[in-house]
Amino acid sequence: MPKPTFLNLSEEKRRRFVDVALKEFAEYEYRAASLNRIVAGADIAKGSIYQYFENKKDLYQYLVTYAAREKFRFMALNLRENPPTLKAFLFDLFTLSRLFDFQNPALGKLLLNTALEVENEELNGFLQEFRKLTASFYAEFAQGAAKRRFIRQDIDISFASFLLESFDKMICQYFEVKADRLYLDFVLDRRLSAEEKLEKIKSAIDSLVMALLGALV
Amino acid sequence: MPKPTFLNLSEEKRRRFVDVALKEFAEYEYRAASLNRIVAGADIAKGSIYQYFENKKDLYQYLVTYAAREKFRFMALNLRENPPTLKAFLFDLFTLSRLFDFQNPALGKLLLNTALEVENEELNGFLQEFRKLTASFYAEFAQGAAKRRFIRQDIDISFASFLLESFDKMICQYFEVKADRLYLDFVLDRRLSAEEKLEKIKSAIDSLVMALLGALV
Amino acid sequence: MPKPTFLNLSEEKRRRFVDVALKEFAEYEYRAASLNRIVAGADIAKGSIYQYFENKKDLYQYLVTYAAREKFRFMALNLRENPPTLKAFLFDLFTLSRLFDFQNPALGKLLLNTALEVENEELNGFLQEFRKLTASFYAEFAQGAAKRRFIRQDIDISFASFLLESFDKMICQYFEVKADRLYLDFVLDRRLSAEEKLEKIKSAIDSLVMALLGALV
Amino acid sequence: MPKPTFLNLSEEKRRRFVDVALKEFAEYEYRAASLNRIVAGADIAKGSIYQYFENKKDLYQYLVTYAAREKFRFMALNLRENPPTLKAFLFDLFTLSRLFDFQNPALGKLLLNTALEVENEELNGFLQEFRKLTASFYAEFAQGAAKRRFIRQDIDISFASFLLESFDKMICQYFEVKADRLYLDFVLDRRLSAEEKLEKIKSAIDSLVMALLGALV
DNA sequence: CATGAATGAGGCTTCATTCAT
DNA sequence: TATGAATGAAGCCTCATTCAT
Repeated sequence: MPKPTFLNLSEEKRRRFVDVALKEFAEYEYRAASLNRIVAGADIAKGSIYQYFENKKDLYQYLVTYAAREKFRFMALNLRENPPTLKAFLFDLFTLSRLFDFQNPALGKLLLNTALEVENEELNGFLQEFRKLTASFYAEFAQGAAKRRFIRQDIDISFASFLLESFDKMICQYFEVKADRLYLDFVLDRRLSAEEKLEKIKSAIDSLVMALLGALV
Repeated sequence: MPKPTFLNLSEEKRRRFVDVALKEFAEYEYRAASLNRIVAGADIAKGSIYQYFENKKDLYQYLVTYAAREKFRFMALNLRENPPTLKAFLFDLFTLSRLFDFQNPALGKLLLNTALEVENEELNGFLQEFRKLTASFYAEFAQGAAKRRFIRQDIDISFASFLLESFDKMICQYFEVKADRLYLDFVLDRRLSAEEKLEKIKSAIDSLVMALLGALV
Repeated sequence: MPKPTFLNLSEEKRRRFVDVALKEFAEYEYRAASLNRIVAGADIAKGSIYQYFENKKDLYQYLVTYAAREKFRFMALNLRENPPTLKAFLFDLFTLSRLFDFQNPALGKLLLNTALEVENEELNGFLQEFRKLTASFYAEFAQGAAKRRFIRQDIDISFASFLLESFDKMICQYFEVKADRLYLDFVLDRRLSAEEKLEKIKSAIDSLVMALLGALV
Repeated sequence: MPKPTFLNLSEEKRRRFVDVALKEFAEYEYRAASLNRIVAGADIAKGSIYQYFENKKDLYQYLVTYAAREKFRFMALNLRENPPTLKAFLFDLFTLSRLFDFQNPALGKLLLNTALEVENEELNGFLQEFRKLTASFYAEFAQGAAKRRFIRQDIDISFASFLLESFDKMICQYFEVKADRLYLDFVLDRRLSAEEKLEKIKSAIDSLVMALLGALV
């Protein structure tokens, strides 16, 4: 967790630091991310980073947790309260997930990186915690769908929630296969607006929504 | 690709080197894997590695490709020629995939690591290539199922193959969620035989086979 | 020497600061002791330390001098005025020295650390001063013994005082050898009361008192 | 322990490295000694040090053990086989110890530093080992004196050996008190030959030999 | 007088790769 | 073809001290 020093920072300075750090961890996996590059990019002294956070891992945890919260706040906020059908619900869910990525590429990519992070001694513990956190978010969505009797009764919530999370990621991967292009390059593509990107990824969402429907009902 | 020097190596020396290198890249992701540790473990000269391979990436590519080929050779070899149903076919497929992991932990883990590897400048190109390679293997399996009319006609092969691959990975993840235990620790658990491990992971396979059936038929 | 700011501090704040600082310099040698840890532990501002003292060395000098004065005040206060024999006198002296350590572990350990500190550019000057200070204390004890004609006439006071000081330290070392245990761990051992500790170290005191008697009479 | 790489080094290069490293650890205590200064002084690459030794501690252990062995080899070699009296024996012993310091200032100082090193987590274990090693050397000397019946029967060997070691160090300290000068500056004083130094320290040796005689017979 | 953020030098260590033998 | 010493950049982190508020 951030030290008080970090929280006392001026809004502007804190924002600049967080932006730079997010981009670093979005571009590189944990081990490859460099604190040196961050301090250089944020134009602060090398020692300062340790005034803000305990160490590299601490900074990483903060950023990842922040990103996860932001993403799920965004999704929860924008989901329709009463989707007419499961299909509509899933479509909305996955679309919002992509929209968040398009609007916040660094946050989105960081979350994807973290999901891919291989267990290792240094991060261990945190990754498990992170996975439980994201699972709990998807569980909420699954809960909502279950309440509306959208989901077959014999499927338990934890499995449904697991499927939601998995299919969310699969959309990006399927897009990569079909477009023969890295999802993350696509996310960062400045020539396309968020809406245009949604348009292009729509068919991948459709395919996986259909598949998931088959699995859930 | 290995240099001729590598191919001229005595069977025994080459095997030892490959074993040690596989274990290193299985234990650590690409960046964290250390050539220093490999040469120490394989008891060869530091320079030798560069007699055998161009550089770290070259060695990595060789090992990963080797592992992928081994795994799919094993699966193709052991799959029933004429499975009675799609369900049986899927169950066999996923079971063999797990069995390979249990019998060849280093190869299995290396492949999982590679699948999780984040795109980066150094590896770029290869990871895409790798993904196409594995996709092509799964495409073969999908092809087989399609020929037997196991799959709905409106689903195209590339999508089916994508689902096969995704669900194969999801089994490991779902196991982690349910057993609250890392799949890879489970794979390496010496107290259990391969058969006992299959027994324990069977229900995760079942769940995902059922879900995939819903998506495919 | 402390700045006026330090002396104007509230009793409670000064005490807390001194306690924490003593523990730090007792646990780590001068170089390894960290002002960062002290301010964190004493819960004061980083800058405050420089309002109280000139710098790290200044703080160290204050603490060490304080500790030395405390120890010798304690010993002088508790020594019998008219010991019957040299043997009794030495035994009392060394016993009190240990008792002080047991009752004030931080002060005792700090003094031991300081005695072991290697001359170096930064501390130079002070260490010599410190050694003269402690020597002067032991000289007083030696003086007392000489007055009572406890010591052979041909032995000069400065040599006797040097022997007193050396043997005082030797007791700790000899205890370490015999008990195969660090004196300082022993001092901090919470399972033993001060009296029990005295009991355990008594034989080391005895041995060295006997040896010193041989040297002095 | 040194890595093979170190042992394979050319005599000249190894000597230069050891010389520089010895001087560094002789001038500074363990923590204050700087590998950076060593590599700069020995004019080698920063990484090279880790080709030779595991880490800083490993290097330190090697140097200290080397120094201890050298010193005691020197003393054992030059001690008279049949000293006429205990007094002569002690005088020889302590004189040789000083002579070694004068002829090998870096080694001598390193040993003194190590004897003063405060227990700390990083070195712990080694310091105890070191103390047992030096104790075993002095025990041999004590043994020799006991065999000749130089020592009172009721004094056990381990105590006698402890006294030998302690008095050996005390000579340096007593010299400091009397000459009001650091022993180590004295050792390094280029204006005096080893013989002249022996002459100047003789009276300190005499005083302590006399005191020790009183304690031992 | 107190605060606490900023500083940047310096600490030890690991790394992939090169190249002379 | 094998060897293994050399390289030096880069890694993370800690430190005592300063200074604007």
